[in-house]
Amino acid sequence: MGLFEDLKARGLVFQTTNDEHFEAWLSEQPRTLYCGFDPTADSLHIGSLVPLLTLRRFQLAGHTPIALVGGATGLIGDPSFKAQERSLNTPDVVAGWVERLRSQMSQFLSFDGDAAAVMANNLDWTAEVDVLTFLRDVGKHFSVNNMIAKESVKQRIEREGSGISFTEFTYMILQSFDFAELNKRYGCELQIGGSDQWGNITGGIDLTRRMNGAAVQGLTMPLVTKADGTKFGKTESGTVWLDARKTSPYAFYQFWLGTADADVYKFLKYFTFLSVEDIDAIEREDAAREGRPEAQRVLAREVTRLVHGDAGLEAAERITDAMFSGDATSLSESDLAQLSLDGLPSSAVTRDAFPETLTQLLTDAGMANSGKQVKDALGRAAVSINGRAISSEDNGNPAGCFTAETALHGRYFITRLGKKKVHLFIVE
RNA sequence: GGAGGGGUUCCCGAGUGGCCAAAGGGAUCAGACUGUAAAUCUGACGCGCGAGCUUCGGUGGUUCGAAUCCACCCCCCUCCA
Repeated sequence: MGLFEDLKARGLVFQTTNDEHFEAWLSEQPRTLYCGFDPTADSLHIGSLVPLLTLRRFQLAGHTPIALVGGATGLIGDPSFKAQERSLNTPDVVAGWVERLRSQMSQFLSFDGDAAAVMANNLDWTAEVDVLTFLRDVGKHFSVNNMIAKESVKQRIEREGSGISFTEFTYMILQSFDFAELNKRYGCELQIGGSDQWGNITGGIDLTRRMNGAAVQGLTMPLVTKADGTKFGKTESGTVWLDARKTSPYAFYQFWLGTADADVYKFLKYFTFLSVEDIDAIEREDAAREGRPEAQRVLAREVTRLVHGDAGLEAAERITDAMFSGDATSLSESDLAQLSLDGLPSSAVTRDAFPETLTQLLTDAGMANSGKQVKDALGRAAVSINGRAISSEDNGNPAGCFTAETALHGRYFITRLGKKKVHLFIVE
């Protein structure tokens, strides 16, 4: 199966330029393509995974990917489909984020061989351009009439109660300039991105034609949506990051494991390199079987391995197996120590330094956002320590809940709040 | 610079002197049912175990009492210049 055919089968093609001829154009010869990622935080999150993995798919098919980090565009802020103007981050902060993204992005691409990937930073070619040159050489190619008409800024232009600064409005020009520049420097002929990037991509195509006389192409991928309409990539504790320091491999694994049936096969196609046939086979088997599908586990395994490697996956699975199958209280001492190392949320507490209440203790440990939530859980018998149910009456007596007699191996306490939240207290 | 509209709890959005920690919806968390799914139902949802404490852009003021009234300031939007 050809690359484009595969992308389509995965549902990864939202729109392309040059509709009928795009596929032929792509298969004609190896192309150089790019996708940009702006540093808006110190890590990428799973939303960036689709374009990142798509770059990889192109590379596997023999095309040369350029991973662009937006050291310049990150200083401006992309207004595309954003309801509000965003506040600017300081240059040194953005520069720090650029470095973090760089290393994250590089793990998904190969920098050897015929189609060796390239890392680029658009600050390299925008930093020294002076305003007048930029306005004369680049700005002149843009029609404000056209820019205003773009769907991506429509709500900022038309919607009552919002507006757009000139700074953000200029973003499209900067990104367009990137495409023209990458075309010049690396012969880049294709830009890919999320469907929200269509306006910016077509802007770049037009600019490249005008500045370089080159015909370049664009392809967008659909935004990841969930069947229930809620936002993809968020959990109670916030964004799901690719950085293991921000989202542990265990939490990451759990996120994918919790995927709804209605989404899981789609996500397998988006986020894994399993073939479409294999994914369809999994779907058929799941449908034929009673009860719980396998797809979520496959998805969690595959994506966790992609992002956190075999070691990360193993750690995540060790915790998952220990906590969600069998009797966690029968774990050995070394198992428990390992789980803590693996990233099971845990904290050390000194016996004489217990807070006054359990609500306080569990909130401090990050098991809940407020004491109210703990209180609610206590009232519903949803809290347990080493398998023993804890009730509201125990709230004022944390020490009584963490006694030497009830400890595992003298100091371990597996504390659960609800079905999914587990925290290991190590009491000395 | 002028005229008008607006800034409410995570989000949307009611509320125009006490009955307001503030309607309703969404998101989120917990319970039941399940499969660590969805849908549904139930509860919670500013903080605090509690007494209570702190909120409605900011600062002052009027009042027994303010998210609601007044003054000034900050920010946003629309139109005009």
